[in-house]
Amino acid sequence: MSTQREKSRDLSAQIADDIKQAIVEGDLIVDERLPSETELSEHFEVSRSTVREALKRLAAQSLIRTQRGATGGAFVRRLSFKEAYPQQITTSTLLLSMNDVSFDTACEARFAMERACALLATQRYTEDHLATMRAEIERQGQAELTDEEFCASDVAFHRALVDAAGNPVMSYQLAGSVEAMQPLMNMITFTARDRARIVELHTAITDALERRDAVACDRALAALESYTRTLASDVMARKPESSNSAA
Amino acid sequence: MSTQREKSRDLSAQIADDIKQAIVEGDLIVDERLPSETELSEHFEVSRSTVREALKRLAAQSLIRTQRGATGGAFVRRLSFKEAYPQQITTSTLLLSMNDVSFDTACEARFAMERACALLATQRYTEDHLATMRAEIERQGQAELTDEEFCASDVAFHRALVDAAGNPVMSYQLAGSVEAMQPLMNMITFTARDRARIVELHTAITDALERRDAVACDRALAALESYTRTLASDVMARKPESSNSAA
DNA sequence: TGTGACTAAATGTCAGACAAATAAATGTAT
DNA sequence: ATACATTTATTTGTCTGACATTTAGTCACA
Repeated sequence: MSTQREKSRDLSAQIADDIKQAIVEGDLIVDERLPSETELSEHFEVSRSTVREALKRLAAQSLIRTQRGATGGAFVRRLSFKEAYPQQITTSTLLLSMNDVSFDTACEARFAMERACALLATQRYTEDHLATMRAEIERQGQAELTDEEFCASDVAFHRALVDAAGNPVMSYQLAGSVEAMQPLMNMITFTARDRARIVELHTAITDALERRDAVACDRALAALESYTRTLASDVMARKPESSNSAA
Repeated sequence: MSTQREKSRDLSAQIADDIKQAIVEGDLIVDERLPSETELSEHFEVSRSTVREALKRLAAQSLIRTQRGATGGAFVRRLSFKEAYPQQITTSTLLLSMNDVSFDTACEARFAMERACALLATQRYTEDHLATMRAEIERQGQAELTDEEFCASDVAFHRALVDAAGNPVMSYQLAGSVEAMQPLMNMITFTARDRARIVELHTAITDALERRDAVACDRALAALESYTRTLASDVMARKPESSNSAA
């Protein structure tokens, strides 16, 4: 690790970057224990507080975990997809809300990737995925569902579809897009007719998937995208005053 | 912000989460100044060090920026796509290297999404994108390029293709996939014949894009994916002893 | 063979001090 | 009155030292 320090940047940021680089480049391997805070402060020639701030930065990025006690310390953390999901979702949500990304743009990205997943899914799905999708469809048919519950079920349905592609990288990427759209989707009030149409399209998607008909599956997803956009634009039209980033 | 504190978690983590939630939910808006460290320490009834560790956690996630001086402090940061790229790339890289994701899986995800982009790009590209792609192709034809330079040009080519889709969300998502594969791609030694084939496929992609031929574009990308996988599997076959996560 | 007290090591938290940066207020000279 | 230098106040950055808390191991004792 370099000992050259730029002047104009926080020491804790520089130290964090040093350690981060060591992790990314494989000099520190998973579950390896870092030197103690005191040792690090001696090595970098800074105070323990500064080292601690650096370690907190790394912890915030899930690069390390810390344990107290005799054999404790900071350990390189295995970054799992599961742990990376929430961060991906938070980041996506903030990117959408802070950058005036239109609903259409977010929607387009999401469905473009989802259609790519569906293509793979037609070749690889298992009965589990299909069963989950059918179960969610049934749930979506229950009239007593609140809009939030309906949305949650919608997310579960699409998540199963994406997972059916059997590619964890794509599942991870899409988690951000799908869930980040939740706040926007929750602005929509689904009428009984809306729900019926969505259930209909979900069924078409699932049926096409089951008979491994990639073309029909793609077409159904395209129809769902188009319908979703219509619903959203209706909401925006009805509430022009609250035209925020979602408008 | 809640004042209820769980016992078993770092105070700095809890405070960071409190503030984070306030940002995500819009209670703190972009460029708004947070209370000073002293004020925060009084509000949360902890020491200034603890507050500082919490703030460093937020800074590591690009949620805030800090300024020194009289009118300084911590400010809510606008999370831009540009700033989110590096983090997305780091995370993707670590996810691949720490979770034994196969080259095939990463490759599949990347090309699946890239093909989705290409479909949009055929409708939306501008001359700029096309010019960049052509320039990179020409560069790739220069025999004196090192493998690293060739790879870098390859990334630039694909980035232009992805950007041509005109959807910042997709560009952001793909940045992770494309660049995270760089370390793996850099393991490949490109022979003159390999390069010629790649240039040929890049040209086919660009030509198809130019005449807005989505089908041909998709086919060329599929061919490139297949060729890339072949190259990679050859590398793995030649070096079975170093069969790490990329194997 | 447990079992409980003790020890050592590490992180977590706190208090207080000073350094450095920065903007605003103040003063001073032309 | 303006331009420039100085001072002042505020805030983050860093350091020091202390104590609390957690945890694994050790060792004596039953």
